[in-house]
Amino acid sequence: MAYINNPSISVDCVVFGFDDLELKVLLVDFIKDTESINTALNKHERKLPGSLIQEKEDLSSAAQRTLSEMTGLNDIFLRQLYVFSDPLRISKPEDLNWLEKTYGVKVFRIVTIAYFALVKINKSVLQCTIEGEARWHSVLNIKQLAFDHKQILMKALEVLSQQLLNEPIAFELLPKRFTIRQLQNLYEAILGIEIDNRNFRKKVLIFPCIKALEEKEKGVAHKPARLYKFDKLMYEKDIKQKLKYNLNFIRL
Amino acid sequence: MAYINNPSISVDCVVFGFDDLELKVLLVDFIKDTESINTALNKHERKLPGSLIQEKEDLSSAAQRTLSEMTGLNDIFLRQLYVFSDPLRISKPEDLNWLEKTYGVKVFRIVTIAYFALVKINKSVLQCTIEGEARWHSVLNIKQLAFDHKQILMKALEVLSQQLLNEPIAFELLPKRFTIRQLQNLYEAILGIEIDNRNFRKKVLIFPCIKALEEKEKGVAHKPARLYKFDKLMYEKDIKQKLKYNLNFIRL
DNA sequence: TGCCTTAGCGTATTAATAACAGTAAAGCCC
DNA sequence: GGGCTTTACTGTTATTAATACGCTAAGGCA
Repeated sequence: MAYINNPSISVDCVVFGFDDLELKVLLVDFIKDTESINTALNKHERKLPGSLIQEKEDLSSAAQRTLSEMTGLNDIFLRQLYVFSDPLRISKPEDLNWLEKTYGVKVFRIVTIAYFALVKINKSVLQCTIEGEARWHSVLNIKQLAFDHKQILMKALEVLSQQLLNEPIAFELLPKRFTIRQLQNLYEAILGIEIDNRNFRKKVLIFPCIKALEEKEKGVAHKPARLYKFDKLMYEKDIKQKLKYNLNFIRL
Repeated sequence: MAYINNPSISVDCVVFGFDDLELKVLLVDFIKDTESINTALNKHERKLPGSLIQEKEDLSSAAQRTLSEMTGLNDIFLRQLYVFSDPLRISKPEDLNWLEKTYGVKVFRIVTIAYFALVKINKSVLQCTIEGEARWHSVLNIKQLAFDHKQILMKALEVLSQQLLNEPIAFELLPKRFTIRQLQNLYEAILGIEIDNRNFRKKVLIFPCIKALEEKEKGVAHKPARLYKFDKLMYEKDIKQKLKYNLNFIRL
C-alpha cells in the first residue's frame, strides 16, 4: 500500500481594515526569481499573506501563525471563507518554482483554504505592518494579484458584505469607542450604498447592545460626536431572548 | 528537495431532501472491519457519503462524482460548506484501517471539505437511493455518526437555515410544481418555527418569481390547493433592478 | 346531507422604513 | 469677537410592511 502524492494544503488570509473612509486589505510583495525580460512588471506583483500548513496544525492555527509571522498581528478575528481547488490554479513553472524555493518542498498541486480576517487599524497595528512585510492597500485600487488571489479577494468581499448585514462584525473593524458616523461610513464603504444619516441613527440606537458613553470625540472642526461602544454581552443576551426567526427574516 | 507527507483530502456530502413534512439526509452504512466484541454496535454506524479526491479533480467535481457513485444522482445542487481539519479528527486505528482498505492508500491525516446538496425527492431519486447504498434518514432522529460527521451535519443545518432565509434555495427541495402550504411546511421544518399561513401567503405571493399555475393538487381529502412554480428568470431580473441593499437589510 | 379539513380572502392594528426640516456645537478665518 | 462652515443630533410625517385575527370556499368522507 503506497502513499500517493496528495496536494499540498495552504491557507491564504484576506485581512481587512477600515480607516474611517476606505476598506483596506493587507498584501505582501511577491518577488519571483525569474529571468524574465520584464522584471519591472514582476516587481509590482503582490499576494495575500499565506503559507503551507504544518503537520500537526489545523487550518485556523495555520492562519493565525501566518499572520503572526508575516505581520506580527496576534489573536485576530478569523473566519473560513472558501476553498480554491482548481488543479491548475497554480501551475505556471515560475510559480511552482517560487513555492519550492520558499517552502523547501516539492509542490505539484496546491489546494488553498482562504480565510478572512478583521482588524482594528490602531497605532500598534500600524507599527506591526510598518515593521513587517505586509502593507495596507485600498481595496478599490487593487487591479491584479499573484496566483488566483484576486479571485479570492473578490470572494472575500462578497462574504464580508453578506456577513456584515447579518452579524455584528462591523465592530471588529472599528475602534472600541466609535461614533455613529464612523459606523455608518463603514456600512456605506463596504456595501457601496448611501444611507440617510438620520434614519441610520434611529435604527442603530434601538439596539440595546450599542451603548452610549459619556465621552465625545475631540479635535474636530465641528460639533464633536458622542462615542459609543458595542456591548457583546448585551448582544448575546438580546438574541437569546428574541425569537430566532420570523416572517420578516425571509427574503425570498 | 523532498516531497512531504501532505494530508489526504476528501469531500463529504450532506445531502438534504424534503418529503413534505420532514427534512431528510442521505447516509451510507459504515461497516468497520474490527474484531471488536461489540459487533452489534458497529453494525448500526452510519456516515455521510464521501470520498478522497483524485489527482486531477477539483472539489466540486469530486463531490459530484461521489454522489454519482454512491447514490446514482447526477447534476445536483451543491455548495461548499466548511473545512474540517483537526489533525486528530480521524485518528482511531480502526478508522484509519478502514480508510486504507477502502481507498488502497496509506492515510495518516485527512482534511475534509464538506458540501451540502439539495435534491427534490421524486420517484427517480427514490429509485436511485433504493438501488444504491445510501438511505434517507430523518434529520431529527440522527443521534450519532461515524468520524466527526455529526458535527458536519450540525454545521450543514446551520448553513442551510441561514441560506434559506437569504436565497431562493427552498425550490431546490420542492417539486417543480408545489403548493404554498408545501413551501410553508419547508420553512417551518427547517427553521423550526411556526408561521401564520395567511401572513405567509401574503408575503410570498408578492414575489414576481412565484408564479401561479392553473393546475390544482389532486386526491386530497379537502379543498385542493393551487400549484405554483418558481420562475428563475424572473427572479434574476427582479434582483437586478432592485437596489441591492438598504437600511432594512441591516440586522445589526 | 352534514362534518371535517385545509385553501384562500379580507381587515384592523402595530411597527418599521423613507423622506425631509430645522437647531446645536464645535473650530476656523477675518 | 463675530460670522462662517461643518457635522451632530432631534424631530415630523407619509408610506410601507408585519402581525393578529375572522370568515368563507371547496373538496373528500361517513
